[in-house]
Amino acid sequence: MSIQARRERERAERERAIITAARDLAESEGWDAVTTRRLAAEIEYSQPVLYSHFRGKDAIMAAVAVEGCGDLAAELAAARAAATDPREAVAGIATAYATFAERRPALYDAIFTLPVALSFASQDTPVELARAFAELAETLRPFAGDDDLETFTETFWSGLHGQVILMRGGRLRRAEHERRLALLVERFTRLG
Amino acid sequence: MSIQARRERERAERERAIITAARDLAESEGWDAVTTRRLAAEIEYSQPVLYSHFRGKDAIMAAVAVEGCGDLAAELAAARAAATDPREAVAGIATAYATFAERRPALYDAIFTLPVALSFASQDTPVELARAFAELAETLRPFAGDDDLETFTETFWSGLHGQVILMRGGRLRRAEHERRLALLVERFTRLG
DNA sequence: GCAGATTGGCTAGCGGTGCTAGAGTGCCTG
DNA sequence: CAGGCACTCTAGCACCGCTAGCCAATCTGC
Repeated sequence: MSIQARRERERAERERAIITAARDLAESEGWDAVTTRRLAAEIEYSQPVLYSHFRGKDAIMAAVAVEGCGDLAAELAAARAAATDPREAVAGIATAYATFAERRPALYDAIFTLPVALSFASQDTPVELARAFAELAETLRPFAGDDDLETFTETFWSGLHGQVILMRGGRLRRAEHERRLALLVERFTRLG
Repeated sequence: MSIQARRERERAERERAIITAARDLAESEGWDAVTTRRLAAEIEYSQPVLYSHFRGKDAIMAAVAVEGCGDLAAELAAARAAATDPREAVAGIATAYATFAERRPALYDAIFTLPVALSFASQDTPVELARAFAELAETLRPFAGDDDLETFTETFWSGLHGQVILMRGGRLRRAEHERRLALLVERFTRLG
C-alpha cells in the first residue's frame, strides 16, 4: 500500500511542479513563452507527461488561474480588513485590485482575459473566485442603495477591470491612473 | 505614366482585398481562423504577397482595427445625434457602444483586446479612434462637473469596456446586462 | 527466484502556425 | 528584338499543440 501511496504523492508533486513552472514562466516571460516543450524542460520530463496530468495547455492555464484567484481573494480581503470606514474600504479594495492586476499581469490575464474554460457566474466557479467577488460585494454593500447588490458589484467590478485592461494595453494615460480609480470610487460611493 | 498608375491602383485594390478578407473571415469564423495561408487563398495570391503589403499578421489586424474604429465612431455619432436630452444621450451612446461590441466582436477585439500596436493616447492614434472617443467625451461633458473631461470620459469608457469584455467571456450574467448599463449611466450622470 | 503482465515515460512524428530565401517568369525599356 | 528589372511563387525554416507506439522498469503469480 505504501508503494502506491508514494507514487500518488510523487504524481501530485509533479502536478504542482507543472502549475508552478507555468505560473513562474508566465510571470517572468509572459504567456507566449509558456509552451509545452518549455514547460516539459522546466520540470525535467518529456512533453507527453503534461498530458497525463492535464487535458491540454488550456487546462494548465486554468489551474494557474484558479490558484491566482486565491491570491487575489486574499489581497482583497486584507485590503478590506485594513480599512476603518466604509468609503475608505472601497477605495482600498479598488487600489488593491488594480495593484494586483499590475503586479501580476500574467496571473490576472489567466483569470480574466484568456479565453479559458473558467466559467463564472455558474455552477463550477472556483470557490476562490467567489470569495474574491464576495469581498468586493461586502465592501460595496453600504453603497448599493436600492440596487441589487450583485448587479451593483458587477458594474463596479467591470469598471475596475476595464481600467486595468485598457491601461495595460496602453489605451489609457498612465499618469491619470489614480485619478480614474478615485473617480470610479467616488461615483460608486455616493449615497441617495 | 499610366502604366505605373494602373499598377499602383491594382496594388491598392489588393491591399483593400486583404483587409476586407481579414475582417470578413474574422467576423464569420473568429480571429483564430485568420491565418496567413487562409488569407492568401482568399485573395487568390500566395502567402508572401501579404508581406509585401504588411509587415506581418499584426499589421493586417491593426489595419482592420483602424477601419473598425471608423464604424464605431459613426455608430456612436448617430446615437448621440438621435438623443434629445443630455441624460438620454449618455444612455443611448452607452447602448450603442455595447451593441457594437456584441454585434461585431471580432472587430471590437481587433480594436481593443488584441495585443496590437495600435497605440492610443499618443501621437499616432488613428483619427477614427479619436473621433469615437470625442463622441463619448462630448456626450459626457454636461456631467463631468469639476472633473477633467478626458479623465471622466476614460473612466466611463473603462466601465463600458469592462462590461463588454467580461460579459463576452461569460464572467457576467447576461440577463443583467441592461441593468448594469443603466446603473453605470445613472452613476455617471449625477450632478453635483 | 523467475516468467509474464502492466504501468508509465520516452522518442518520433503529424498537421498546423508565422514568416522568408531564392528561383523563375513575364513585363517594360532602350 | 535583347537586356534588365520588378514581381510572384515554390519550398522550406523553426516553432506550435498534441499523440501514437515503442521500450524499459516495475509489480504479480507460479
